[in-house]
Amino acid sequence: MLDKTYAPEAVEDKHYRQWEEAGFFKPGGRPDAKPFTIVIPPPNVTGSLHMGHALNNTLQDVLCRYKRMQGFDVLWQPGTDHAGIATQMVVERKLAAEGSEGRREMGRERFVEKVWEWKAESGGVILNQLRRLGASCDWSRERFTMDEGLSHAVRKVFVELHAQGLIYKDKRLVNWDPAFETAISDLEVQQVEQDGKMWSIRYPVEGEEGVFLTVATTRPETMLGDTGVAVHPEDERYAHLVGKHCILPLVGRRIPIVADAYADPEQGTGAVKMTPAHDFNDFEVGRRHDLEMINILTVDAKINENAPETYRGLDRFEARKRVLADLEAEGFLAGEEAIRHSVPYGDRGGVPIEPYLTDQWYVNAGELAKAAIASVEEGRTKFVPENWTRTYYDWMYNIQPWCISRQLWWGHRIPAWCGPDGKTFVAMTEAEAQAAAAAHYGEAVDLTQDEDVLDTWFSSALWPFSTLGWPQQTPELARHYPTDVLVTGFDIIFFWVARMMMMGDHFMEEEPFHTVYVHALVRDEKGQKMSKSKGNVIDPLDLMDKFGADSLRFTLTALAAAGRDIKLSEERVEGYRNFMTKLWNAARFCEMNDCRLDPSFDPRRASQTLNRWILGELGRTREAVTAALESYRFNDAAGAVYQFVWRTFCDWYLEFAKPLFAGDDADAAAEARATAAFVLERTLRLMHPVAPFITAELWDHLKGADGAGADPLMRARWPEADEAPVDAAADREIGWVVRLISAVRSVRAEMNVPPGAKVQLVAVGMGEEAKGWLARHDALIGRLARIEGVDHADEPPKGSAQLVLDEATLAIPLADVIDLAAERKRLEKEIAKLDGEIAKIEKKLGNESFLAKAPEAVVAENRERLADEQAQRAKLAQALERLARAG
RNA sequence: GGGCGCGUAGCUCAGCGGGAGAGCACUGUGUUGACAUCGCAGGGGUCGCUGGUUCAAUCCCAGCCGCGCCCA
Repeated sequence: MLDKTYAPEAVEDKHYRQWEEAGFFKPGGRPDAKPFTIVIPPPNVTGSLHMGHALNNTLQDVLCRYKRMQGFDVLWQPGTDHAGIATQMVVERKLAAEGSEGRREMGRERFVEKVWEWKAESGGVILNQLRRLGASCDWSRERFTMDEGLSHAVRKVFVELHAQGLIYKDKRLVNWDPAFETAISDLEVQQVEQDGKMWSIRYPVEGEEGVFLTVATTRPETMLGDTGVAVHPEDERYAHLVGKHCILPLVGRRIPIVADAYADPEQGTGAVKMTPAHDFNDFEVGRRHDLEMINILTVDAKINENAPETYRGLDRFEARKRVLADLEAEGFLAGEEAIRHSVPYGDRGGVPIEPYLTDQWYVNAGELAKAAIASVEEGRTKFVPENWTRTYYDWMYNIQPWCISRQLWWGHRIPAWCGPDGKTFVAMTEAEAQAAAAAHYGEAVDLTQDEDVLDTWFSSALWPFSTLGWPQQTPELARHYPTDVLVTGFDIIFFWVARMMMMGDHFMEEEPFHTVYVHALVRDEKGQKMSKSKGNVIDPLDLMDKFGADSLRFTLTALAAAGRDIKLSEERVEGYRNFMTKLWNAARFCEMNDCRLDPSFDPRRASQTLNRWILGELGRTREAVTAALESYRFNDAAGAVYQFVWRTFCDWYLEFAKPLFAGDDADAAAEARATAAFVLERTLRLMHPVAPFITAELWDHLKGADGAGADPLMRARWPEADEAPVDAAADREIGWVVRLISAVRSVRAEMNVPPGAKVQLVAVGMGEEAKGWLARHDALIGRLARIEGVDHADEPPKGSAQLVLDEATLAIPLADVIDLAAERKRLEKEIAKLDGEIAKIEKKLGNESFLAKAPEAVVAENRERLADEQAQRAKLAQALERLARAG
C-alpha cells in the first residue's frame, strides 16, 4: 500500500542507480533504431549547479527521455570544459588560502600539475548534481575538453586552419585584462555604466604662441602615449592647423595634427587626442595617418619606460592622479566635468580592461562565418524561437577576427614553435615541428614552444564532433554526427553556438545540429537576474531537497514558455510539489480500489460511456503532449498533463468511478477498474519525461511486486496515437453530466443549501436523450451533486431554485429554506449576463456586411449561439415569473 | 543610436483575427475514509494609449507612452 504522501528522498536515488546500472542511458541497444543525439553544453569544470543549468538540463532530459520512449537510439553526451581563466583563478586562490607558494613561484609545470590535482579532487561536482536532477546522460562517455582525444582534435584543427591561412599571428589591439595579464575576447568584456569625469587638456600648437587645441578624455594618463591630434577635414576652425604639430604637455613630444573624419566637430571642441596603442578608434586613425604607436603600459597596467621617468612604475590610476596634478600645475588642464559613461571590465577579473598592443593568434572568423551563415539562411539549421536567427546574423555579419591566444597556463598549449630567427613552425607535435625546422634550416635547431594557450571556446567549438572521437572515424561519429538539437541559453549564442557552427561546417562539412532551441534566463521572483552579489540566488539543490527533483523539473518545464524569461519563486515549486502529491494519491486511490492492469483490457472495446470518455480524454492529452514536445513548447506539454491528471482524471473520472466501485454492478466496476489502471499507466508514460522519479516509482507499484522483474518505465514506449479514440457521443453525454453536476453545485452554494443536505431534483421539459442520460447516471449524479430522488414534471414545484440546462429547466425544491429574494437576484443576474451576450450577437447578425463577407460557418455558429442563449434566457425569465407568482 | 522583446484578473504568465484563460493569491464553505500538499463554490479584466486595415482586432499594421535585455 502506498504511503499517504510521496517521499522523493526515499526513491530518487534508488531509481537513478537502477537506470544507470541497467545501462539505460547508453545508446546502442537498438541498432535498427534512428539515432537521436544531444551534446550537453559543457558546464565549467569549476561550476556548480545553478538554476540556469537546472532549466537547461531538465529540458534536454525531457527531450532525451521522450525520444527514447519513442524508440530512438538516444545519446546524450555529457562532459565539462576546462574554463581557462576561471579554473586558474580557483586554483590560485586555493594555493593562497593554503599558504603554499604561488603560481609564479612554483612555475608553469608544477602549477599545471596542481590544477590537474584540483580537478581530480574537486572538479566536475556539477556532474553529480546533474545526476541528482535526473539527467539521463551517458556517463560512460563523459568527456573533458582537455582529455587526450579532445586535445588532439584541438591541435589538428589549429594546424589545419593555420595551413589554410585561417589562423595567423597579428599585432593588434586586444582587450587586456591586467588582473590576469592576458588577452580576453570582446565577448568577455562587460560594459559597466558608472560615474566618471571628462577632463579637457590644452595642447599648445608648435610655433603659434598662445594657440592651443583643447582635447577631452576620460583617461588622461593615456596622453603619455599620444602621438597625434585629429580634427575633422571639413572643420573650418582647424583647417589652418592641419599639418602643423602640437607639443605634448608633460612629455614634450612633437605630435602631428591630422585631418580625419573620425573627429566629430560636434563633440567637445572637435579636436581629439590620438593614443593609437591604447584605444581602438585611435588605432584605426593611427593606421590611416601612419601615427607612431607608443605602448606606455606594462602587462599589469603600470606606466612603462616609454613614458617620462617620473611616471614610470605608477599604477594606471595613480598615474592618472599625477598626470592631472601636473597638468593643473603647468596650466594645461582646461576643465573637468562629471559624466556617466560605460567602462569596459573583464568579466572574470573584475577590473577595467585596457586596449593593449600585443602579438596574438587570430582565427579568420569572417571567412568561417560564411558557411555558418549559409547553414541558417538555407534552413539546414534553425533557431527555436526563430527570432534568435536575427541575433545570430547580426553577430555573424559583423564578426571580427577571433583572438584565440591567452596568456594563461591552464589550457591547450598552442602547437607553434619558434626557431632561432623567430620563424614559426606549427605542427601536431614537437617532433614534427623539429623535422620541419630541420628541413627549413638545413640542420637541427633549438625550438621554443609558444607560451600561450588557446581560448577555452576554441575547444568548446569542436565539442559536437570531438566528443564523438573526431578526428578518428569512430562508429559513434558516423552514427551521432550531426547531432539533433542544441539546447542552450541565449547568452552563449555568440560564444558557443556560432563557433560550433563555423567549426562543424568547416571540418565536418555538415552543421553540428539541425535545431538550436534557445531557452530563457531564470530570474528571481522580482525578475532580477540571480547573482551571488545580490544574494537572490535560489539554489536548485535546496529546492530539490525540499520538494523533490520532479517538482523542480515540472516547475521549470511548465514555466519554459518560448521567448520569455522565467521568474521563479519557491511557491511555484511548492505548487507543483502539490501536483506530485495529487498524482501520488490518485495512484493510491486506484491501488486501494484494486485497479489492476488487465492484460486483456482493450481500450477500443470499453463499453461503459464513462470509460470511453476518459479514454478519449487520454487520447487528446497524448496528442497535446506529443505535439507540444515535437515543437519544443515545453510549457504546453506540462500544462496538458497537469490539466488532465488533476482536472479531468482526479476531479471527474475518479469521482465518477467511486459509486461504481462501491456499487452492485460487478461488470461495470470491473471495467472501470481496468480503465482506471490503464489510464494511470498511460499517464505515467506521458509524464515520465518531465517527472521521471515519481512516475517510475508508481509504475513499479502498478506493475506489482515492487516492480521486480517488470519492464521499467524508462524502457516503456510512448503511447500510440490511436489506441484510445475520442468517442463524440460519450463526450456529449459525460459533458452533459458534468455540466449538470456543476450547475446544481453552483445553485446549492449560492442558495446556501447546507453541504450535507440532500435535495430533490425535478426536471421540466427535458428531452428524451437527456432523460436517458439522467437515468443512466443517477447514482453518480446523486452522489456528486448530493441529490436524492429525481422526478420529471410539467411545472417546477413551488419554492424551487431553478436552473437551465440546454432544453430543460431543473428545479430544486427548497420549500421552507428558500430565500426568495436571493433566488430572484440570482436569476436576474444570470438573465442580465445573457442579455449582454445576446445583444452582442444580435448586433453582429444585424450587420449586412458581416452576413455577406464572413465565412458561412461563422455566421451559422453565431445564429446557433443566439438561438441557444435566447432559449436559455426565455427559460430563466419563465423561472423568474414563476417565482414572482409563488412569492 | 541600432536590434530584440514585453505591457492581458491582485501577482506570475498562456492565448494572438470570430464566444477573455490558467496557476497562485483572495472570499465563502466543507472532517461525504485517495489526497487539507485536499474538495466544492465565488468575486475579479475598457487585454498600455491613439489611429489604421477588416464584415470582425486582445490578436495584424503605424504612431505614442512605459519597462526590460542585447549590441554600439
